[in-house]
Amino acid sequence: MTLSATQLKRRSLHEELTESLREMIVSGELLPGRKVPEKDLCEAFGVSRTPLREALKVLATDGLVNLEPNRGAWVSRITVEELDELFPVMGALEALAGELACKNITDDEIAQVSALHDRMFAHYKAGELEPYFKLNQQIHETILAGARNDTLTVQYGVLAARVRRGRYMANITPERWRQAMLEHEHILRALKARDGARLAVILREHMEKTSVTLKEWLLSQQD
Amino acid sequence: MTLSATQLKRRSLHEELTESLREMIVSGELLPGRKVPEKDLCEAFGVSRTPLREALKVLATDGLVNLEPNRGAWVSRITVEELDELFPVMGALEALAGELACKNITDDEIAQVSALHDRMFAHYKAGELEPYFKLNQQIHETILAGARNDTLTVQYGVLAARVRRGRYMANITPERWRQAMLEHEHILRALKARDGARLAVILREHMEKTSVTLKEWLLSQQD
DNA sequence: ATTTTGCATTATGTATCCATTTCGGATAGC
DNA sequence: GCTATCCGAAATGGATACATAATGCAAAAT
Repeated sequence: MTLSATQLKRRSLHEELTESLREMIVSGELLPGRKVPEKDLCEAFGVSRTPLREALKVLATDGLVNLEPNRGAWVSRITVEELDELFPVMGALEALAGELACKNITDDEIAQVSALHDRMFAHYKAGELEPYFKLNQQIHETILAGARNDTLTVQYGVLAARVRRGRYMANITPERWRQAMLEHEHILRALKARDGARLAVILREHMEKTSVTLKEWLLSQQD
Repeated sequence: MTLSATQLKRRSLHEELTESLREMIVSGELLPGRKVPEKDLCEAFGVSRTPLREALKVLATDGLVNLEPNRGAWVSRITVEELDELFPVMGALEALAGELACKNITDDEIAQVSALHDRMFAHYKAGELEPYFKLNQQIHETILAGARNDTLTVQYGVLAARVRRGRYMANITPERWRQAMLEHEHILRALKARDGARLAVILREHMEKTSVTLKEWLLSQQD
């Protein structure tokens, strides 16, 4: 007799905690520089310190929190120097993703990207920043997925999480926004043509320009 | 009064354990597929389970061990599929490293690479594989360091550790060895000329060819 | 003989406990 | 008034204890 059972994946507490905390940091619920005492988090989640500390160790290796011996954990601060390091790496990874995606993505997925692009354009036209950013992210994620390389997706995701800490993306000048939208037109065109080399170059330049915008804003905030 | 004290970095136990275990896995002391029961490791290191488990969680996020809920930890196995994912990413990262290094590396460091290269060539001539590989690795590390991007260095290191599990590098055909040596001549030449774009291309192709060799050997081992 | 079931053993997941270190305020000294 | 020092409280690092799930083997059933 053959049984078909839904594979119930029992996840351990530290995994759930890692995910929850990561989400809290990326979403900005826990701001960079903030101390995260174990006791408070234990009470908030209703767990003991052991699994929580395991989660903190993992987040520290991902660069989302800093651990100082005997002093505890902080949500790691973002600096201009760090962005200067992160963006070139993310640019290289996304360029690779574009290249691989042009080889491996399905026509259906390209159509999905195209649809996301159109919706994003509509929000650009309407000046709706929040949904624009959400669709922007989905486009990049779909291209990543189209590359069919989980290692690449994971590595990129780790770096992207560090950049996204505290909702830094939620700013843009009208002129930069217009330019970014134009770059996305080129991205879509290269993807549809499955021109990997070209898509790689465009994505890398796009990343570089995003970096400049973000750093300017970060500097303006520090005063 | 000004005191000059050697910054004694008190490292927590889990950090030391993480490093030791990582070294044991990369060096091949713990072979892929092997189960690593907590109890055995605790006795081997003379520590309790708490810091050990923290170390295992970190190694799991680095992809060196697999954790199965309620079943424990294994040194993760290397597969052809995984190599197919890892090498393109490492290639992209090393290409970036070459590009950045041509901008940021000092003349002195280039001279160091050149010296390492000459010594490596001597070992190639003498047919001494082990020291050849060691110097090879040092050359790549020096270029990485010359890129002046710690994030890049760390990310690359994590992936490199996964590839190096179990001393897979310790094999090569005479023809491939000759070819690899030739590629290193080109690497050195591009670096000395500080031709970043060219060095990037060479390093990426070099990585791709290394990948092919490694996969062939891995396949031959699986029978 | 092969498969299944039950139980004892073992290992892992989580909670709790103790030792050390850090933090903060009060007091003493200048 | 300001700084330095000394406690006491609180937090962290690590060890231990307990609960639960997995494993292995032997006995029972087919």
